[in-house]
Amino acid sequence: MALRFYNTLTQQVEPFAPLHDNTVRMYTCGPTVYNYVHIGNLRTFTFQDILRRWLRARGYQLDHVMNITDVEDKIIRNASAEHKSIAEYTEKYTQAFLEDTATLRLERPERLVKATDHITDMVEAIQKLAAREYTYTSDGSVYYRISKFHGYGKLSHNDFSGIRAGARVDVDEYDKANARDFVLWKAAKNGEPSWDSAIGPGRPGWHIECSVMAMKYLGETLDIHAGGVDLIFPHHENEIAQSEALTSKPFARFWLHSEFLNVEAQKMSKSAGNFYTLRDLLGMGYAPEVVRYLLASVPYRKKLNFTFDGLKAAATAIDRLRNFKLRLETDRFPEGANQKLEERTQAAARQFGESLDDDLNTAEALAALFEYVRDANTSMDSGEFRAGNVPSALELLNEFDRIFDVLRPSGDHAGLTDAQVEQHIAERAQAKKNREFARADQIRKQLLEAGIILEDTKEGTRWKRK
RNA sequence: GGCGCGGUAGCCAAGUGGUAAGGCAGAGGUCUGCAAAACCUUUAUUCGUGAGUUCGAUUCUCACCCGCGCCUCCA
Repeated sequence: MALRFYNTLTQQVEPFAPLHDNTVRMYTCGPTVYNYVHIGNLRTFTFQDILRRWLRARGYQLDHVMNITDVEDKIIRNASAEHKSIAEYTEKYTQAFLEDTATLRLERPERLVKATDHITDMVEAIQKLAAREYTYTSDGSVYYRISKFHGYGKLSHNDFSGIRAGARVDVDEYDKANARDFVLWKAAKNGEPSWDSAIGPGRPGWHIECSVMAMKYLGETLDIHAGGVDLIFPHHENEIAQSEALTSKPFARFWLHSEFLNVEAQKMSKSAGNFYTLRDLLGMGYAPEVVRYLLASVPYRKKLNFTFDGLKAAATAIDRLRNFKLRLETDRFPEGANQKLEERTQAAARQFGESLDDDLNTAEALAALFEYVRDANTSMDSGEFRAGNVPSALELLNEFDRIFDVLRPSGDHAGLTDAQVEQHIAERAQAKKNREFARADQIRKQLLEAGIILEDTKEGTRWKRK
């Protein structure tokens, strides 16, 4: 079956293809840069990375826009507390975001766009909405009148028709006509950053930036819009309301939402003491690719229980794959090719692809790979694995790693050079030959302390860096 | 209350109307000077509970129990 995704809008799994030519136009909600990204954020960004890579693996070009929200209440508050401009304040966390995502091997979207670079576009959009009578003004702030938009609620599958202006919910604080109405433009307040504009001094509301930037770069109808489940309502619902009020066209064809992550089965929160940034985990000694593996291994629509046992399991699983690759690269196999095994390799590759085609079922894709690894190891042990089977096996691993990207170790390679390691190994081989096992073990131990792991095989000693 | 997600072995976690993938951990074994790696055996007669539909349900329906998310800017 072809590539397909679960679409929040229709609540169904649907075959996917881009609307125009071969390019997928995709928008994802990026970070609000007021802090370092935590592993919950990274779960979503990792899902988006897997999505990107798989779309490309299936032959599509990408035009992926990610926003950086660099004006927002928390930013203003924190920047003010540090006596910094919001530009100065957000620059630090924007850089940190770029570093952290690079560390996690997340590909850069084709375009990263900042809200503050698009204030004029937003003002223009708000004016258009006003001209179409989707807005009203109160105390200098501009609000979106949701009762005017008939599809309101179609993404979150809520029925808001029963909500009437002024009913039950007292909203005098914001002078909104309806509790669900949301702000497009916030009137300037003393001590807060603001922009002069045709609709008065102020700053944009949160939702408008995504509608405006998405359509500016990708056109009126996106192929994919993605984010965390928490954004379904109100953020994405409001984006639809804004965008479709502006264009009268569907804003996005596919809405993909990733589930939340829990830590040790608990909601992650600072107060619970189980709040982790990537930097925290690296500081505890976990390699980035281990975190990446754990985040990627659970299908994105399933809640992910992030545990330290899970991290250890991820590290061991990666080792298993790396060991297999090392064996492929270093063992000597009999000439020829085992046709049965070749077929097995093709079957594994097919299953891997079919699993990812099925709404990015990473768990199933991994299962296909590991099953193959066991089969291949078995046939190596028995001598059925031939030299001619190596290329396709390596290609399967490469195909896997083009998506998961965990085989390359990220540790620094300071210390012994390859030649030095080889020399120590030669010394140890001599010692073994002389049955000086104490000396041989000593060399192995010293190398281990230098981060070099030795494995003796029939054909000699192979080694890897820790 | 509304909307939505989930409860599968010690842990993580796939999956299907026909009888339970994979990873990790545990136990035993093979190999090895030792170790590592790898492999083999073993760990769910059972998929939250009850009822129903069916020749047959973990998979469909209903009810219930439990956990979770969203419902004013949190991935």
